[in-house]
Amino acid sequence: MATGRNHRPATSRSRGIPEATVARLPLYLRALTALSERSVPTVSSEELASAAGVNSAKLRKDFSYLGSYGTRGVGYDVEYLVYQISRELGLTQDWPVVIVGIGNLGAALANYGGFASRGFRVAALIDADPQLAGKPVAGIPVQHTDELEKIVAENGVSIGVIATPAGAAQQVCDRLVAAGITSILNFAPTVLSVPEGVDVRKVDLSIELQILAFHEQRKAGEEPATAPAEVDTAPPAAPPAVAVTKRPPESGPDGDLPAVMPA
Amino acid sequence: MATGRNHRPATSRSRGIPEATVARLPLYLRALTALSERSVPTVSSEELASAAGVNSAKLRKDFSYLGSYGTRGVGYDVEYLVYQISRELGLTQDWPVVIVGIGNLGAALANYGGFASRGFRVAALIDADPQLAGKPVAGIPVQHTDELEKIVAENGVSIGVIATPAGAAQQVCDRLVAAGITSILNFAPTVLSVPEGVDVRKVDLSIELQILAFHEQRKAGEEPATAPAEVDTAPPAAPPAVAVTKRPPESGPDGDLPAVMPA
DNA sequence: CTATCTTTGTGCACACGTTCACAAAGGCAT
DNA sequence: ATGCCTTTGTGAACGTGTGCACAAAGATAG
Repeated sequence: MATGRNHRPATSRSRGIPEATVARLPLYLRALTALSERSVPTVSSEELASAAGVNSAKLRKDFSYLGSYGTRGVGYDVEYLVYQISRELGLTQDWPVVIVGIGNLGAALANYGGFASRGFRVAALIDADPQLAGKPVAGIPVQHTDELEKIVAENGVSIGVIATPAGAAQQVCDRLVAAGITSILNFAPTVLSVPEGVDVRKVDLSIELQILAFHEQRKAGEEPATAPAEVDTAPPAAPPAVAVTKRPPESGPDGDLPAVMPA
Repeated sequence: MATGRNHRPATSRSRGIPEATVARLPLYLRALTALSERSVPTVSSEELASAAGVNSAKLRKDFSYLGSYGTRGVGYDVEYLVYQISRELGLTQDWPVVIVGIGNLGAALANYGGFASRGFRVAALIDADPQLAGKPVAGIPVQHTDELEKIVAENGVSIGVIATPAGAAQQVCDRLVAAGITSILNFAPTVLSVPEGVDVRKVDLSIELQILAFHEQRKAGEEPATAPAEVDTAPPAAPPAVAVTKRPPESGPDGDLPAVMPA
């Protein structure tokens, strides 16, 4: 989902683990961790697949990209597989992360318990509001944007989380990249453009809802009953007629803010 | 990303708009809305594609599934296209939404400005904590879980957002489905299983970070320099040896909580 | 040691998604 | 009117992802 340059072949060429597989590894890892906590020694592909909500053939194929870690007739050793997947995902390393934009969402993210659990550590919270500077959120004092470059450099941060309003996101992104960050998780409803070599993944509430609405509408359309109240909007005249409907200029496309903040 | 039954062909059969295209429509819509607000009358596929961060050929093919709304030699009429995409996504209707689990994240979502902007309306906030009942969050009083079925029925809600801890998610999901909800946006780090006909999409911070970490690790591995401090973990003995490392039982796999809440 | 049974690992076929590249369509100037 | 120039819409080739179905591998019992 890197949005900047989309010229990278979807598969990672280094050891050729398909992108779709990489995206499922965290899912397997979560299911395996749960089994591990219940001291279950081994699982079959069938059981694990069902716990992860995928097809067992897919799971076996996914694991085959990592190597042959199963035992035929028995299944997979839970602990061993947890270790192998963790290693493949790079979770045996320590990943310091900075969160930029400490509004409603940023604060919620900072408080997220599952962060520390797996290699990730909130190294710093950054916000442009001087009023916030010094105030602790989730036990970590918020620092001012001026310090961004210093913080990234001193802590060797390579992953940044953007939870700012859409208007500020690209600017923050540019500074993060300039400071040396090469992976970004973007919660702001904007397309970020980044130089080659920087990965961007986005999380967008509004997009997810719209996709659900599409399918919901289809369902309602198929069964004659239970159609939500149709709000009648006059369609703008056919394409040739250049519409002239003006609106108040300046103000971000969507809510402008990420899934957060008192509008 | 519906996790329950994964037997539905990825494309929507009704009028055959590919799933991948549906997922991009909101992106186009956002870019078009921005243009509309600047009173730009028309755009070429090239311009719009660049604004949406995609390839122009892909964009044209995407639009071709909706019909022929462009004018050769000129481009697309912005207002007209906004209307067509909105209609296709079902955004000309009113979609009441309930949010279940008003912790840090739930509150952040409730405060999200972009909600109302596009057909979506927060119909109710629901939480299991009796202490919260009645207290307003984002101007809407929180209601107790007991009221769930009534709220869904009376407001004709068909979309539910789950922002509870992982442990409660499946249970909440079941109740939502039983109450008549057919689309769910899940923020809890769990696989939800739902009956056929119910769509589930998930948003998972921890998974996104792990995917970033994977790529980050690869980058670091390619260039000899700048490798993060390797935390040395002894790999559990080879698969045959059944590991016996026990851990404190009972306690969700990941942070157990969705990307939220003071752990 | 052999037979049987379970479960992995994967070859193969098919479906989906992306991109190229170009003909057809329309606007615009002369 | 005619011809040029721009930009769409799409056929076709390619790459990625999914799922079936089965042979090979190993465990286990007799």
